[in-house]
Amino acid sequence: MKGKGKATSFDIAHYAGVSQSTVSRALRNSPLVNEETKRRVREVAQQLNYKVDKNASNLRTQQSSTLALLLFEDPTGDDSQINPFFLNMLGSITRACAKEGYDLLVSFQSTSDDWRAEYEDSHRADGIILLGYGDYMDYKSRLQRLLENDTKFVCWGANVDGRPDLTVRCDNYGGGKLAAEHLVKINRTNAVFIGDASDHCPEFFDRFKGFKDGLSEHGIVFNERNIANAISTEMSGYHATRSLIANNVKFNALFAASDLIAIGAIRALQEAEINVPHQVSVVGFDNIAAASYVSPSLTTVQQNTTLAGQMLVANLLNLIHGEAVESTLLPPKLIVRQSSLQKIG
Amino acid sequence: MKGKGKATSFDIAHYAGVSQSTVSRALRNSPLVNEETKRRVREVAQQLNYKVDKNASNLRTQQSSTLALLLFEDPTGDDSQINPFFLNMLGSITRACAKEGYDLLVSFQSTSDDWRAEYEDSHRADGIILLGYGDYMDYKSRLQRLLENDTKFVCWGANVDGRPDLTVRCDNYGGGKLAAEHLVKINRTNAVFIGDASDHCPEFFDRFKGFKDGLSEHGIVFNERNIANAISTEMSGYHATRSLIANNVKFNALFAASDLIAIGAIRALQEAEINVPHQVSVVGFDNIAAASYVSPSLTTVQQNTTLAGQMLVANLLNLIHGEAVESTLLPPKLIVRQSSLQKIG
DNA sequence: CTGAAAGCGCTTACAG
DNA sequence: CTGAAAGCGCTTACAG
Repeated sequence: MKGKGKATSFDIAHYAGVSQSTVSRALRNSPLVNEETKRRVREVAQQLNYKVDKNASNLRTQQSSTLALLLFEDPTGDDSQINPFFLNMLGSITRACAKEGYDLLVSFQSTSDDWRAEYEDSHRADGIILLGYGDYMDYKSRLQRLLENDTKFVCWGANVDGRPDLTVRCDNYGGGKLAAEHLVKINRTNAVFIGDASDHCPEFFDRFKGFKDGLSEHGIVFNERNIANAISTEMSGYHATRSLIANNVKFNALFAASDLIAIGAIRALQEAEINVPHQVSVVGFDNIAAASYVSPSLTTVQQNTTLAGQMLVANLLNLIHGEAVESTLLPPKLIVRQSSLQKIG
Repeated sequence: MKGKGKATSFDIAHYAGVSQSTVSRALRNSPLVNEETKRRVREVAQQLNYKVDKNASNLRTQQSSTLALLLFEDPTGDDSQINPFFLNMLGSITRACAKEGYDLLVSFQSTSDDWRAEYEDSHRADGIILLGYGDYMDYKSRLQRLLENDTKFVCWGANVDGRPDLTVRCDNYGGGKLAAEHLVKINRTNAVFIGDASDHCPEFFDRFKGFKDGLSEHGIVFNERNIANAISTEMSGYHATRSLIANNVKFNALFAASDLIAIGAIRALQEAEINVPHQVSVVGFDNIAAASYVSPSLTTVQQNTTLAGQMLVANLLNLIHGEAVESTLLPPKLIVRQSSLQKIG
C-alpha cells in the first residue's frame, strides 16, 4: 500500500493514470479538471494516504499558511505561570486559525530579549499576532521596528502609533466605567485602585481613567493617593493591598486592574480581617476562570477572549490580503458576583 | 538597503563576493568554510536582514524542525475554558521546543472528531505530542493508528499498548498514595473520592488506586461506595460532591482526582455549611495556579509541568533521531495548604 | 576551502 | 480539459 517514503503527487499521478499537473489541480479543486478525473485522483490520494507537502507548496507559492503568535512575557514572571487570561486568548486564537485553515506557530519571548525572534517568525509565517504584557515602553520600539520592516502584524491591547487598525483591544476605558457605575449603584464610592496607572501599562491606565471618570460623572472625586501600584500577578496585588492597609488608607471599594490582582487583594483584605464584600467591595478585570472559583466569587469586567481571538486572526488575515482593516474595540461586560454584593440603601 | 522581495542566499553571495553554496555553508557554520569568509557572509546576511527560507531548507532536507502539539479536548468543555493544567503544559512545551530550536505547531481537536488532523500534522511536523483529556477509550484506537502509520509521537499520561516508551506521565499511583498518607497522618481517614475510577480515565484510576492502597497500608479499608464520578471540571466536582452530601454519605476527608474537581467540591461543602478543613479535609491533584488562590487554599499533589514539557520534547526528539527512549515517570509532590489542616491528635 | 549543478515536491503559466 | 516544463530557495554530493 505504501512504500518507505511518503507518497508524492507523481505516485498519485502514476496510479490514477494522469499527469502530475493534473493531480495537483485536482487536489486543489481546480475548475479546469474534469469531475470524473478529480474523483479518481482523490480516491487514489486517499488510498495512498497522500497529503500535499506543505514545504513544497509553500515554497512554490511563496506563502506559508501559517500565523505566528508571539507571547511577550514579563521576565519577572515564574517560569510556568503564565497569566491565565493570555492562555485563554491562546486557545481562542488557535481555534480561529484552524477555522481559517492556518497553522499557528507559538513562541514565547521575554520582554527583555532582543527582538530577533519576531523577525525570524516573520519569515516563517504570513503574519504575527502579538500578545504582550509587561512594560509597554520596552514593547513600543519593537512595534515600530516591525512596522519599518513591513511585517504584517496585529497587536492585542497595545496601540501602534499612527496605526490604530493594527490593534485589537477591549474597551478598557469603558470597562473601567462599568466598574465605577456598579460601585456607585451599590453606594461604595470611597475607592482604591490597584494596578499601574501610567503610560507603562496603557491598558491598566485606560481602565483607571474610565473608572475615575465613571465616578466623577456621579460627582465623586477619586483621590489620586488611593492608587497602589501592582503588576498583573496575585502576589503583586496582595502586596499592594497590604501596603495600603499598612498605610491606614480607609476605603470601602477596591477596583483592581486585573483579576489576578483582585484575587491577591482579597487575600490581603481577608488576612487583615476586613470582610469582603461587607466592608469592602472588590471588582476585578478579565473574568478568568478563577474569578468564579475564589470565595467570595469575584465581580469583574469580562473581556471576551473568544471574540478577541477571532478578531485578531480576522484582522491579520485581512491585512495580509491587503484588505482594509479597522480599529477594533471589543465591548466589556460587567459580571456581578459575591465580592461586591451589598444591599442597596 | 532592501529590495521589494526578501533577500535570498544568491543576494548574499553577490554582495559577499562568494558563491551561493558558500553562503549556505557559512550560515550553517560548516567547518569547511574559512573563518574570514564566514565572518564576511554573516555580516552581509545581517545587513540585508537575511533569514534562511524554512520552506526551502525543509523541503531540501526533508524535515521540518517543527513539532506538533495536539490537544484533545473533551467536547463537553466550554469553548474558551481549557483545563489550566494543560495550558501550563503548553507553556512549558513551547519553551522546551524553543530551547531545542524547534517550532511548535499547536492544534486543538475535539475527541469526537475523526482523527484526520493528526495525520495531517504528521506531514508538517517531525513528530507529535499528544495531550489528551476526556475519555481514554475513544483515544486509544487513534494511538494505535498512529503507531501503524509509523508516526513519531509521544503521549502525556495515556499508555500506548506495548510501547511504554511513548508515554511520559506523572506517577499518579504514587501521587494518590501521597494523598492517602497525608490524610492518615492528620487522622482523617473516612474518605471519599471524587473522580472517575474506571478504565475510561486511567490517570484518575491510578490516582484512586494509589490512594486506596495508601490507606490500606495503614490498615484502613476504603469504602468503594464512597466514590462519586466526575470529569475534570469545577462544575462536575461541585455536582458530584452535592450528590454525596444529598445521599447522606458521612466523611471527614475528600480526595479529588484533580484540582478543578477539588475546587468544585469545596464550593459544594461550603454551601452545605460543612467547614473545610475543620469538618472535612480536601486534597486535590495537579497544583494549578488557582489552588493557591481559593480559600481555603488547596492541599494538592503537584505535577511538575515544567519537567513534563521538557521530557515530552526530549523523548520525542530522541524518538525522531532513532535513539533509545525510556518510559518516563515523573515524581509527584505533596503541597500542603489550608484545605487539609488539622491539629494532630 | 570553494564553486557548479542536481534535486527536494510542489504550482502554474504555456501550449495544445 | 490535460500535459510538459520551469522554477520557488535552499542543501549537499561531486569535482576541483
